[in-house]
Amino acid sequence: MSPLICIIEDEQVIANAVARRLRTEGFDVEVAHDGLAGVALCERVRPDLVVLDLMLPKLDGLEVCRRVQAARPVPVLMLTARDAEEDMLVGLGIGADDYLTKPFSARELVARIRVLLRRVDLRPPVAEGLVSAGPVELDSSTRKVRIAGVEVHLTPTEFDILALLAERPGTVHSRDQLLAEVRGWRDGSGHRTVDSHIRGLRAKVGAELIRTVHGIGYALEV
Amino acid sequence: MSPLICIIEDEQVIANAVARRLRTEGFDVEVAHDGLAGVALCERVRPDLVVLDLMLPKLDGLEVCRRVQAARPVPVLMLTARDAEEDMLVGLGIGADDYLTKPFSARELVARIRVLLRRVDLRPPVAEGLVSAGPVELDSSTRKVRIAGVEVHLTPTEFDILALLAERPGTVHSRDQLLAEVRGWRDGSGHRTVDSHIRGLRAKVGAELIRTVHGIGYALEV
DNA sequence: GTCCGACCTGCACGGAATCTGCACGCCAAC
DNA sequence: GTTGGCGTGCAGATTCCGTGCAGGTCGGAC
Repeated sequence: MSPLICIIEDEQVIANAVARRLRTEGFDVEVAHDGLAGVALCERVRPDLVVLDLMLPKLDGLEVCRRVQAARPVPVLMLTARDAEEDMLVGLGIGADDYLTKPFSARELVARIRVLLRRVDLRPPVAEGLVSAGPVELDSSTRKVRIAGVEVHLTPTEFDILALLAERPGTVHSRDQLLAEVRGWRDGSGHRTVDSHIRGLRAKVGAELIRTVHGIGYALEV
Repeated sequence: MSPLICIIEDEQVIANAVARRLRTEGFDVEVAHDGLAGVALCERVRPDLVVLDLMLPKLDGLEVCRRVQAARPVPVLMLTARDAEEDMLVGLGIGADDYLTKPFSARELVARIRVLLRRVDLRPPVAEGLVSAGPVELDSSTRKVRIAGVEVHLTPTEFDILALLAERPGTVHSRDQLLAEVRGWRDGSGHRTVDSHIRGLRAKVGAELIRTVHGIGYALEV
């Protein structure tokens, strides 16, 4: 059984991006969009770890942290704005186990979650995170990719993008989506940048594998 | 039969981390999360050694120490906050045999436990903790390593890192993960330090055995 | 007490890998 | 044909990594 992670985050874009990313890594995920709902959710589903935004409607993140921890000890990873160092310290004082400042990278988030779970002796899923779609096989625990059986070296971003596409082969992903999920945080800039990474991917995995959908985005061809 | 160790510690994160580490060293481990439960547990299972947090809900660590010792003499290793020197002295006065201040390193904890057990003539477990992955064979009870059959001398930290990597060959471990495991507790900084140890490892076990995953961390190559 | 060696830590620097995004020409849709 | 979108060459910026090196700690020898 995979570890269950609760995400308490009001910004839908981030919440969804993080949730999807964690699911592709093999975790079970539940999401709440405000503080009260978050506390209730945690009581109900008893997560193995909580990802908690500090700025929340209805109930402040710090208070949520207190309540969640009071019910039952559980590792908490806090998300804070870049310059809310003060809050962060308070958070660590009342039971958060780690924190990330926005904008954070999805990669780093996953890495830290794995560390926290390891500390509490919950093995992060191992056989999970294996994705295959057509000739593409990729393993997020070793971060290795094979195309038609041949191992290919990808840069970190390329790997993340391909993993995203492979998760739902054929489905179109917009540049916004790709940016948000790979970097964990949208920042408006750089649609052209996605193109560049796609270019790299095509050069390595074969151009025919990645389909351009004019005006929309990209999809993995199946 | 392996020695049985009871951990009485309310912070789940620490308790599980310690439990896990001790189990990999071959000990049997039981855990209680508050003072009363701890005393009850010790009466029931009769551990060979107790690891006891000083700050505990329901019953103070010092009182737990008294009661456990009253029932039956057993070595007690106390965990204290960095600056609770006063309590520590009291603890040693009433029967604790050793203490560690948080944050402590996992390695030091194990070492002290072995010393205490030896004192009461309980042999630490011998044949546990054998790991092999590819050409790497390592034995955490003797802390010896052989690469392709040739014994290699590693420093303590190098050994711990290699053991961690070998536990899941191929899987990428972040620097945070390696630090957290080896040093027993979080410490934010010092990523360069991991590189230094990896450097040492590569020099001793062969550079090709340890794969760098750019932007992520390291993995044992298989 | 003092010295010495093994080890840990982490800075600094150069170099490598990667990311980013502009410019410009081409293509698809209408 | 026009227009907005797309592919690609290219290069600067950025991040990341390996290594030399030095200070610090600890324990043992003398």
